[in-house]
Amino acid sequence: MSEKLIELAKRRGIFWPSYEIYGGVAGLYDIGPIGVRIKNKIIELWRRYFIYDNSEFVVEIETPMITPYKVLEASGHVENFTDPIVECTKCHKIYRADHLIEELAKINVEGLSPSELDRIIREKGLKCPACGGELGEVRLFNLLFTTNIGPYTGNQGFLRPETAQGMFTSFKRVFEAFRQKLPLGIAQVGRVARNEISPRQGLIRMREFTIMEVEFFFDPESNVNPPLEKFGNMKLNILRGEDKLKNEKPKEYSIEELLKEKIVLNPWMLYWMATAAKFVTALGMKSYYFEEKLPHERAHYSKQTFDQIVVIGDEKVEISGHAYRTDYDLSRHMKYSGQDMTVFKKYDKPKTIKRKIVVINKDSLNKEDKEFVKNFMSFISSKKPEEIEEFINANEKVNGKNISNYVKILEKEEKVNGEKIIPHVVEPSFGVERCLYLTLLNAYKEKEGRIVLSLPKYLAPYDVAVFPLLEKEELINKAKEVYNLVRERFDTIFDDSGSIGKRYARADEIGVPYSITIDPQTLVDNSVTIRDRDTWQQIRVNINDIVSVLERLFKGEEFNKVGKVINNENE
RNA sequence: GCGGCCGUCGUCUAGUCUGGAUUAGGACGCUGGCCUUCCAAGCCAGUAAUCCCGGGUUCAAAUCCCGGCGGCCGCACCA
Repeated sequence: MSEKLIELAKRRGIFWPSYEIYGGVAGLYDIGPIGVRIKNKIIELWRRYFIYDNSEFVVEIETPMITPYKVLEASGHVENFTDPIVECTKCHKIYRADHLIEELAKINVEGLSPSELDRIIREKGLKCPACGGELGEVRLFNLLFTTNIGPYTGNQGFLRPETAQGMFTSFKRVFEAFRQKLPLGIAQVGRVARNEISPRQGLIRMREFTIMEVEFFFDPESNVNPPLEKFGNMKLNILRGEDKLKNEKPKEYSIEELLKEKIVLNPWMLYWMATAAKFVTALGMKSYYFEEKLPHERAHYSKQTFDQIVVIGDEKVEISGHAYRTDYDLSRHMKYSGQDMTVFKKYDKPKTIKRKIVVINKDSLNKEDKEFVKNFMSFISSKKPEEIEEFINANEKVNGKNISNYVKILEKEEKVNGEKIIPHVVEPSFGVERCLYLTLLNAYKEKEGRIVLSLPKYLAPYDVAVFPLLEKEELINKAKEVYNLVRERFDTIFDDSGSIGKRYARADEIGVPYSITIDPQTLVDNSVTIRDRDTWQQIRVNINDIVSVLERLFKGEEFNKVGKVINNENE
C-alpha cells in the first residue's frame, strides 16, 4: 500500500528522497510541485481551524530556526535531548548509561560526564545485563543539530527541535502587541530539525520537517472557560494511561465527561484536542483516537500528554501531540534570562492585604561601630520579615547585642490591584509532512486498475482540469479559451497531450476533482462536460455557467444535483 | 546503531546464483507524427540506465569480494 503511494509520489512529483544524485540522506525528503500544492492547502486548512476560527485569541508569528545555546539550555533540551548511551559490544543492545549504573551499581550518577560514567562502568566491572557482554564506551547522543552562530567557534547554536521556544522567548512582545490579554495563543508554522538515530518510514520520521503548533497561554486560576459548547455533543475516543496498561482499547467519552472526570486535566487542552479532532476529520481521516502518554513516556516539560493517533488499515501514526506544559518554559526562561516573563493580573476589586515589613532603627544602628553594622546587616539581609520576627521573639543576638534594638517588624495594610502570574501553556502540535502523508494514504484508491487520489476537494493540488476531447485545432483553441476563463477563479491545469482517457487518468492520479472537456458539441451549442473524479460521471453545462456550477460543487452540492448526468460511454 | 534481505532507463522490472556475443532486454511513462466524437485504445518514430558510490580479485565484473551510502524488515532508539 505505502509502496504504491511512494511510487506514485515519485512519478507524479509529490515527494521523493532528497539529494538522490549523491545517494540520498536518510530522513530528508523533497516535496515536489504537486506535493507543495497539497501541503500548502493542508497548512491553510490548519490555519483556518486553529487560527482564523479562534482569531479572538490566537495570532501567528515566525521565529528563526537557528537558536542560541542558552535558549535550549533554559528549555531543558540541552540536558534532556542529550542522552549518555552505551552499547554492548557483544549483543549490541543500547542502554542509557546513567540508568544502567543507577540500576546495577545503585549509585546516583546525576550530572556526571560521559567519561566519568565510563570510569564507573570500568571500576565496577559492569556488564551487559542481557548477555553479560563487555560494554563499549559511553558516548553522548544528542538529537539537537548543532551549528555555530557567526565566524567564531565559541558561539554554539542549534537548529530548533520545535518552534515552541520562539513563542516562549517572544511571549512578552506578542502579549504587549496583543494588548495584554489572556488567554493568548501564539501559533507558528515552521521547519524544525531533530537528528534522529535511525529515521525510517519516509515522511513519518524525518530529520527536518515542518511543525504547525500553538502555544496557548492562559491564567490557570481564571474562570474564563474555553467555548467548548461550539463542539456540540461531540465525542472523543480516548485511550487513558491506566487503560493502556491493561491493554484495553480506546473508549468514547463526551466532552463533559472528559472535563468533569478530569480525564483531560485542563479545559483548554480539551478545547484544542476537540479542534484537532475536527481538523483531522477535515483531512479525510475516518479513524483516530487520543492516547494518554504514561509519565515515563512524557517529555520533560509536560504534566499530561495525549498523542492523536490516526488509524489507516494496519498503520497507526501519531499525527499530533497535545501537551500541558504548565508554566515550565516561561519559568525556566525567567530564571535563565533574568527577564520578567510574568503577566500582571488585575483583580476585579482591589484587595487589601496585610504585609509584614522590616523597619530598621537607623538612629540606634548608626551609634554602633562599623564592624557591628556590617555583621548585623548581613544577618538580616537575606531573611524574610517573618523569619526576622521569629529571631526578634527569640531574643537573637548579634555580637552579643539584642537585635530587637535595631530592627522591628510592622504589619502594614496595602491595597493591591492585582498580582503577577506566570501563565500556563497547553500546546497542540502537528507535523505537516505526516498530515500530508496520511492525507495521501487515505486518499489513495484504485478503480478499475487505475489510481485515483480521492483527496478532499479543498486539498486537491488543482481544482479543475481542462481538456480538448481530441487534438483538433478548433477544440484546442476553444479549450484554451475555457481554461483562461476558469483559471481566473480556480486553480486550473490544462492538458492536451495523449488521448482523452490518458488525460483523465493523469488528473485522477494527482487528485483533481473536476475535469472539463471541450468536445465537438461545444462548438455547436457552447456547452462542455464536467467530469467527477470519484464517480467518473459527467454533466453537461453551458460555458457561461461553468464558474457558478463549480462554485456550487466546491460548496459541497452533490454532483448529480447541479446538472443532469449524461452518458458518454463508448459502445 | 546492530542483524537479515535488497539497490539495473522517469516508473516497474529481466539478467546476478553458474563472470565472457547483451549493442544491458522488456513493459509502462514521456516527446513528436498519424489516427481517434469520452476514460491509460491503435500504428509509426523517438527518448532514456557510466547497472547506487568507491576500492579489490580477474585477461574479462551489473554479476564474485571488501568498504561506504540508501531502502525494507526485525531489535534498539524515537525529549
